[in-house]
Amino acid sequence: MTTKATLKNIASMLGISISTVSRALKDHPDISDETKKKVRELADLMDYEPNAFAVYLRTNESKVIGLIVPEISNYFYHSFVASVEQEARKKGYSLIILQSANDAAVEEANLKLCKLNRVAGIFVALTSETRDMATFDRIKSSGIPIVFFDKVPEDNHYVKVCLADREVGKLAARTIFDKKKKKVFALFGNPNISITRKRKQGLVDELKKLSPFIEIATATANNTEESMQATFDILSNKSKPDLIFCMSDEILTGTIMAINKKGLKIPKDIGVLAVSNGFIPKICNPEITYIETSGAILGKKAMKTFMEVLEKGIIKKLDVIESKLVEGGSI
Amino acid sequence: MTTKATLKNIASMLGISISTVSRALKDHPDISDETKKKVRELADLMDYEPNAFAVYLRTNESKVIGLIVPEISNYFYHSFVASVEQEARKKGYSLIILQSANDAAVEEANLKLCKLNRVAGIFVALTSETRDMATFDRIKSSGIPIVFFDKVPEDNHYVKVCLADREVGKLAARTIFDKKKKKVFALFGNPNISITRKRKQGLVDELKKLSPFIEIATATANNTEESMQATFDILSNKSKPDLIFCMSDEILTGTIMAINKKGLKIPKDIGVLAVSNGFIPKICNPEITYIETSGAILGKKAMKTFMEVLEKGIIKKLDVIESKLVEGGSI
DNA sequence: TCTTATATTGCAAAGGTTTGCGAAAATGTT
DNA sequence: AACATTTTCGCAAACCTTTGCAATATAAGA
Repeated sequence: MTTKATLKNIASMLGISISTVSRALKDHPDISDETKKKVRELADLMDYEPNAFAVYLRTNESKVIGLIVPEISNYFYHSFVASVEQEARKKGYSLIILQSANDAAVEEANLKLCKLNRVAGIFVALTSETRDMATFDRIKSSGIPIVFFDKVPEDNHYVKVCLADREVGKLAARTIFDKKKKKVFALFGNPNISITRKRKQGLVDELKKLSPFIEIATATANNTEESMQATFDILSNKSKPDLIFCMSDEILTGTIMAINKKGLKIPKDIGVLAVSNGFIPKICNPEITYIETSGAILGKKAMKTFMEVLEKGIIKKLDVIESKLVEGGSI
Repeated sequence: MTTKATLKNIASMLGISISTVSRALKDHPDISDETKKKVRELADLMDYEPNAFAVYLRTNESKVIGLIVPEISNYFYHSFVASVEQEARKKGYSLIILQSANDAAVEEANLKLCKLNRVAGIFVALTSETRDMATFDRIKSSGIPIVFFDKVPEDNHYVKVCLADREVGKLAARTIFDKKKKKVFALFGNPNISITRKRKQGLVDELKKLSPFIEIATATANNTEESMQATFDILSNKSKPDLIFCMSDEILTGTIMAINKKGLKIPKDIGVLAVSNGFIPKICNPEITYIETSGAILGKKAMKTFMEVLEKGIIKKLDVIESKLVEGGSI
């Protein structure tokens, strides 16, 4: 095995000191051009790359961001992750992606892992089970900035970026009103998380405000399976709704499966309106009308917020992004 | 700010040496129970956690595995990642997930990042653009084990785990034969990657062997968009095929969009057979018949192989997993 | 030539942990 | 009581880099 490419080895091979090599490689003005050239040539030859751990240890700051998400298969989170990754790369950060599997214990383990790895910061979308924010608080007070996104805690002494969830609900309500639907079945995700509450509230309140004649029934489902079951059940009733509202891709997927299973046709037999990132709606026939929520935009905003927190140390902040209606043929 | 929880601080607070503290915390037999107790109590109180970078620096081995994948939104890769993550966690490893965006340059950057972070090993599914294996070779020879999965290089001096791709093609052929289809349009992904070649070869050869009367036309598409276009074009012909074979979820998605756009009905107007992980097929109506390829199983195998390489230093190995037909109503 | 300023380089400590080896203390043996 | 063992612990080096400060060399000014 050849000599390892370290500052020390380069220094001894060149007969100069370690510090000179270190500075030469960072183009420090103290070092002469001649020396720099020598050093750089040998470093290139030896394929030198600084030992990240030694750098971290010395400087006490890593260039890694932890990202904890219930699951990345989710199309929304995926686009969020992709976007954050891209932005992070630009700033010289890399991402360590962790999945909490919607399990508070795993989430906690992941947090520990982040702390252990001394990440520069953490992005978190909360589990629907998360009750105890103590670990988050401990980490935050240990100096690691945390940016919550999408599924955020209610407390507003946290840094949060999220969708305008109430507005999403309202937009759905207005769409339903415009399309003259009379009997709505609205299917939501886990009721414990704030986005569920907000979207529901936005939808229900706005609908009430728009017309007293629109019936609305709501239900919750924790996953695709439950969503499919709930939809199936409601479609088995004598009096079917004329529109099903799905608050997320996960829910939508189950609903579509159930509608297919029932052999019903969209939009003739039943209308569908979803909140989605667009992937699932676009592979359906007809395409599903949906309210677009862009993970990519949210990711960009999250990274920006993170950099602000890091640089200026902003303590509390809430960022919200808007969303718009994309018409398919499902209503 | 309180004193940092380091070995040094614990030692000085207890009036003992750093090495004693270190050993006490690892339950080293040299240390008396009494001392261990004292140390552990204070360590708990101070919320001590070893500085991972210092440990890495000293031991020169990290507990992080790099995982490079064209994109995680892909359902197959996602289930692979989820599976690897689970297995890795059991062994005390954590994952750093990187996306190459199917771009060889990004892939290379990600490799560098892995090397920089001195990962314990790397799992890679190749980009369809990857030609030059030099960087992989350099990393490998620098002592970091690499396990290729799914999209693997042809050379067999690499460690690889993959699906039985030729068998997948054969199974598709037998299915087509059994279902008495006569005119097949087979749509494949990027022709540069080995799985494309193998699946295609398996399908075409076996079909030829089974019957000389089955017509088959093939085409390639690099993404969902291209797949949709290709399908759309073929369906615009006077003489349509009676079955479309899609080699992956990505391809399938485009095909379904095109069929929907054309207003055709599955299976009446056109049959569909896919190779998939099951997610997309199951949300279609009727469900698509597919040959199942399990990312989860592959992930498990990959992790196992990785551990073997790590522990026993196996140099070359090829692992293959079987797949089976899942009947929907699309043929 | 001597002083002063400037350009280069080196010294050494620090960051937190692990670990081989030697030292001290406690215990056991005759 | 003298010696041999065993138990328990500390010293110090090593992992690799960064950086404040001191040191040397070179050039400029008087």
